[in-house]
Amino acid sequence: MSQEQQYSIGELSKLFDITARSIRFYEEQGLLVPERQGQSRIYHLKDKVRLKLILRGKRLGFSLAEIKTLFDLYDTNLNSAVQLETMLALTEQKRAVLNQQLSDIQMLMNELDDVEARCKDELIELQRGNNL
Amino acid sequence: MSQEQQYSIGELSKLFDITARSIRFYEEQGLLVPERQGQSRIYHLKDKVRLKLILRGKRLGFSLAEIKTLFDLYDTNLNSAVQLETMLALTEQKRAVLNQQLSDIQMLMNELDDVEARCKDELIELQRGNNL
DNA sequence: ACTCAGCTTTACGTTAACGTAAAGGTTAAG
DNA sequence: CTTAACCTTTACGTTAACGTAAAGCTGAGT
Repeated sequence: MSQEQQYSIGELSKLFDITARSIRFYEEQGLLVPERQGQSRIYHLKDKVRLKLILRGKRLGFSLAEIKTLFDLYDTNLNSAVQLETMLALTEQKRAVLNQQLSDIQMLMNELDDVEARCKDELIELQRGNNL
Repeated sequence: MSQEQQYSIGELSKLFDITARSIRFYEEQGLLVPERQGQSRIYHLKDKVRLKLILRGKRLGFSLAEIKTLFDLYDTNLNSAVQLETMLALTEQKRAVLNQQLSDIQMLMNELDDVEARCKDELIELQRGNNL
């Protein structure tokens, strides 16, 4: 019943539109630990999810090292108060970065609005000129 | 009256908490064109604004090359329809990236919420355990 | 038996964005 | 006059995140 979905490295690379080299590199860096069948790597759902998280992190400018520490913390059995506090501190820190990015994005969006408005105005101007 | 605020490279680097090397590098890449007084660089308000934009772009994962093309387009007298269309296409493209980031941030924020909640729960559990 | 597609490891190459000396000019303070 | 705190250019070094061969294994199809 629980047909566990499997993927080869080629399938995964097509799915996420990245190279197999990248996937292997992420593994080298300890971000992925796929199963092996013979010499070939086999990726399960959890690996796919991890990969998605990696790419999302990258799009937000996190380094692979940062992503790894997050994964490591997440994987750790958070049994000591110290670990828990560490985790909370880290999430707070990331949250700050994300909030900064939100603000940055707002600013840039506004500027894009301005630029676009000006462009459209000038296009109309040009249009007018052509019609005289 | 219009006391134009001026900055040395050292002042700017302290202001933005970056090294002078970085600022010179941005100039090498054509992102800044400060005035000179003798051999020293002098930065005016417009340079400061540009630098702020550069750093904002960087925080959002833009490469210096990308930032430069945006600057170049912005500086260009957008007089031909072609240039205007190009600009509009570029802003649309950047807007797409920013929207993707917004979505990414939302997702990550939610996960951070989850992680935090779990951490706090477990901390309470630990607390309980200690009191038995 | 052969080929071909897809997988493997090993290893050197590449690009962006600076870091880090080295060697020297300039100006204000003592 | 010299020391100190700046600034300058030139140039080689570094790190992250892959790219790109090279050389070989492996299973399916003909």
